[in-house]
Amino acid sequence: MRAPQSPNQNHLLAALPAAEFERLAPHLEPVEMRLGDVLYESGGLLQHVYFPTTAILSLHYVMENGSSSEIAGVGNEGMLGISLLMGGNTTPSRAVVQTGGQGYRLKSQLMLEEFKRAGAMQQLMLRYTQALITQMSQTAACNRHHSLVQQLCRWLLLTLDRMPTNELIMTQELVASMLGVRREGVTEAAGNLQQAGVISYRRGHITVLNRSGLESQVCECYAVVKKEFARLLPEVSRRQDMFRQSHNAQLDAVVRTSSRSGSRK
Amino acid sequence: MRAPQSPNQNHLLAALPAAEFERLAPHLEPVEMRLGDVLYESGGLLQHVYFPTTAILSLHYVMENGSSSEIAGVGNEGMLGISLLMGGNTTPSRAVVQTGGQGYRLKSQLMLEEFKRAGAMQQLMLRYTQALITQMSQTAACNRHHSLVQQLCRWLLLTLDRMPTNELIMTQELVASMLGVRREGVTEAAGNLQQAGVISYRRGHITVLNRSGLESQVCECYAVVKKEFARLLPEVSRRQDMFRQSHNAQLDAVVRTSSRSGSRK
DNA sequence: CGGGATATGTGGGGCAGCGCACATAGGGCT
DNA sequence: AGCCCTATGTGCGCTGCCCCACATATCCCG
Repeated sequence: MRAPQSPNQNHLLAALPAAEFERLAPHLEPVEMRLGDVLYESGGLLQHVYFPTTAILSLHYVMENGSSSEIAGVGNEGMLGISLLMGGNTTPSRAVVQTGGQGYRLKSQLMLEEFKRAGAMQQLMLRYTQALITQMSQTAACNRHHSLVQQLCRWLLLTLDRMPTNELIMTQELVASMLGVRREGVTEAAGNLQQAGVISYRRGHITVLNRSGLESQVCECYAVVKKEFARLLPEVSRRQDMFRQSHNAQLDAVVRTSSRSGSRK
Repeated sequence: MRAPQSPNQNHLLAALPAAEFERLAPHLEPVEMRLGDVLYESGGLLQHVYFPTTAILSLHYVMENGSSSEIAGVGNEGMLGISLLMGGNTTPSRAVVQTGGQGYRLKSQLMLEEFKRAGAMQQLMLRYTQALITQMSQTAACNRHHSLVQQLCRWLLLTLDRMPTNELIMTQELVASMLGVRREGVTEAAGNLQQAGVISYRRGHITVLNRSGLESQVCECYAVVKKEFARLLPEVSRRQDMFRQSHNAQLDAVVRTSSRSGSRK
């Protein structure tokens, strides 16, 4: 499972022109990130920026009363640490590892220097920032107007797009804290989806059986975020689609064989 | 009431070094913005960026089912059109005039050129972007976790900070569409605040009588947004504070005289 | 100075999600 | 193989906000 990784598994890095990429490559330091690791604490200094490859990160906002919500997610399509480039040396939000895996990191200083060259990297990062902003505003509106099930579907789809498998290692408790809802609410919503044959889960694992089932219940927010991302960062988006499709092909094969033995509980 | 305005009534412009400011000044075109005007339509091209002085603008997200929410507000402390600088030529959200008034606008092309000089303007704009992001994420979390009254207080305070008077020209219907809630909900929440002597209102006008009353009921989100803004843009924040204080002094005088005649309905 | 459009007040019924308090079951560990 | 920690299921009552329907008040305008 610990396949050798390469920086261009991060689609944002991969979208850089060769010159830029190679200038950076020697300084990209592979890191293993484990579920629950806190990469940035709210208000903390940003020592590195992170480019996930197989890991997925989550920007969280924790309120005074202890409840929290995910503000945005960062996977192989993005980078953690945008606020460094915006000129704050700290993030207002916390960044945690949502799905364990690998990635690369780069010293803040180097990233800043590269950004200030005002080349392709700057362009890319600004566009990525815009995409993040879209994701955040969509989340804000979605929190207000859409049901828990819809939001769960949105979250599952966004996560799935960043993963090589259809199985999330994730307790309902964790999902709840991402969405900023009660754990019991997730139990119920996930129960519905399982009944409908869309997902199946066991203690700490959630498997998506039927992607289109999610798509039929999700709110518009998923599509809006994806579409805006594709508009702003077409190269990155294309790479991610290819990544997903190649894996889906494999997974379909798996589903086809395993469904013979009746996967419906 | 139509006082002659000057570009440095916009605190973001005012925070520019003289050289930068003067390069831009000849191209700043004064504009009158009226309540309800739509400056950007979702997905539309950005022809200008806007620097409000007395007007207040609101970034809105409108969902498919017609319900909407405010994503962030822009007043004399900021600029409308950040997404231009981020490299999208369009905004995903709609921008409307929330409080009629004046401001300046600048052709997109000129703004982009200035931004690309990578001087003080770029610094300022990136920091402002970070402040906007904070505002948006806070809104997302606030939508999820805080009550309507708390959110109303937050919204009133943020708006008040951008205004020279304590009187908003604003129907409850409009406030509701900002907050993304029902009009009746606003009626009730505003009723509470009026009972408590914190605000008073009549048909289309809301007057804040007691700022600290709002502060005692508001959620943490207001303070977080203000504090982060002050950290990122101290000069701008200082100017805004001064602006508000000078007006508050005047307003206190008004309250003191008018309260003799018993302003409580 | 009187309509009439528009803003505000009020009430009832409903539902989604919360908080709490348990019961049950998985599965890693010794 | 058995134990125990932790994840999941379930059932309350409660609250905040929604949706709908209508009563009243305001003020703008002719």
